[in-house]
Amino acid sequence: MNTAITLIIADDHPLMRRGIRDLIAAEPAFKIVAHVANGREAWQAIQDHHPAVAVLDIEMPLQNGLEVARAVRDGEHRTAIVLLTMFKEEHVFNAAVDAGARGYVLKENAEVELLSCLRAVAGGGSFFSPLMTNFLLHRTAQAKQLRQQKPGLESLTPAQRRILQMIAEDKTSKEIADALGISSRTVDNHRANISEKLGLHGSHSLLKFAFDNKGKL
Amino acid sequence: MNTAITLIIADDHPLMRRGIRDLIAAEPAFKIVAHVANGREAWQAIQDHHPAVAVLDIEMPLQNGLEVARAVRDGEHRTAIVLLTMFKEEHVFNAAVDAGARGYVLKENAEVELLSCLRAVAGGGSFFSPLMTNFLLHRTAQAKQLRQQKPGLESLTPAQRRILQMIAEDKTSKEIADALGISSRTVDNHRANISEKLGLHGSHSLLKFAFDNKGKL
DNA sequence: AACGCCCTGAGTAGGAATACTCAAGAGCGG
DNA sequence: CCGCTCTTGAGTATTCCTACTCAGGGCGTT
Repeated sequence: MNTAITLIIADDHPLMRRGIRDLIAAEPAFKIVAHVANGREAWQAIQDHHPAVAVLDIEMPLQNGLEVARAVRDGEHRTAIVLLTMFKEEHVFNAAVDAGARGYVLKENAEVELLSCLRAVAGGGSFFSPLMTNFLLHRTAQAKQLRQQKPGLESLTPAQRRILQMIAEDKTSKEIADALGISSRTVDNHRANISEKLGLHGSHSLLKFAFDNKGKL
Repeated sequence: MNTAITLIIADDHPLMRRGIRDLIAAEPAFKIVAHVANGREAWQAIQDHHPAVAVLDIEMPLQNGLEVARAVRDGEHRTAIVLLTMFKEEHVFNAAVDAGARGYVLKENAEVELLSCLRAVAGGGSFFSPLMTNFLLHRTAQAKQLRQQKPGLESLTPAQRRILQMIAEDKTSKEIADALGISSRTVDNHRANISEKLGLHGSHSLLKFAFDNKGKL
């Protein structure tokens, strides 16, 4: 850690840039090599200096911080991206993580979090603001919910379950009947019983249910 | 930050506990209130002291670190969990994030990363070891692949796209026809054209395709 | 032994989707 | 203007699925 950590700052608001600069100046390990006012300049500065870390606002003229982050992600230099923004919305945060951001700090918490974030990111790690942390969980929560929302899947008999699996595998009643060595009429009856148990009605409802719950049988 | 950050350490290897303790002792802001040798004791210690942070090994007797993390996540006290482990496998990391861990540090990098991690986590953020950072991207990579693997979705005409969307929304040809104010025969023709463009054949293949690609239209 | 449940099979009816073919009007570029 | 695509509409046939009813044999419980 004897060599300074280089970084650039991009924010279209001059006062904000100044505040960030002063905040970072308190830590001698960091060295600001450029500060710019829009996304295009940020991208150029990253190309010119390839700093260790780039602190980007999201809302900027010409090119926003997310676009710059994506460009860096898909580019050559391994500059770490820290987004410094007011956005608390989950979809913005998700977009940031998808764009390859390694840090996400809310401006309102920047005073207490930014230096921690920069240290973490400069060390190769990731730092996400407290409020954002829960969103990481949400990223897989949906899949989990599906796995638990099985209406009455557990009430199915073995034969019914086997048939439902094969329906989900894109097989017709006749194919299932052939594969199991039973009559297609029997399969039809199973379908009817399954639909009744699951409370399904209407055209191809079983097919749709099986597809929705594929993998959870 | 004038009040010390309390933490507990759980690792079944005494020498490892000693190493972690020495590492943390260098930072006066941290105060170790307990160090234990297995998961059960870790859970008990968290209940007794509810520390700000709990540093847990994953492989421990009686109860592993992930189980403790889940218990904390589902429990009352907002103790932050930092997992300190040798596992670099993606599925372990994913399990850790799902279990609500706010930190994940590889033992091999602990000397340079652990303090950063603890500072980040104590401040309410998250810290994940460099090697793990990419896994965060993978968590949504699958969904993205699907979005890009569209066989020829982009080649669909506006009318076809609209109809495919409604098919995915569980509507029949007649319902679509009524909603759009056109004949159901027209909708049938659109279905046929869509199927041809996408190379779909067989019974209800369009329905299945629409369901698989729901949300990606 | 009687009852309920599961698996098996069948009859009949109708709705829905696929697989073909054909055709007329609108709009657009060469 | 001619050809092209898109959109609209229709005819016909077939397959698949749903909805309803009925029935025999096996198996376990009460």
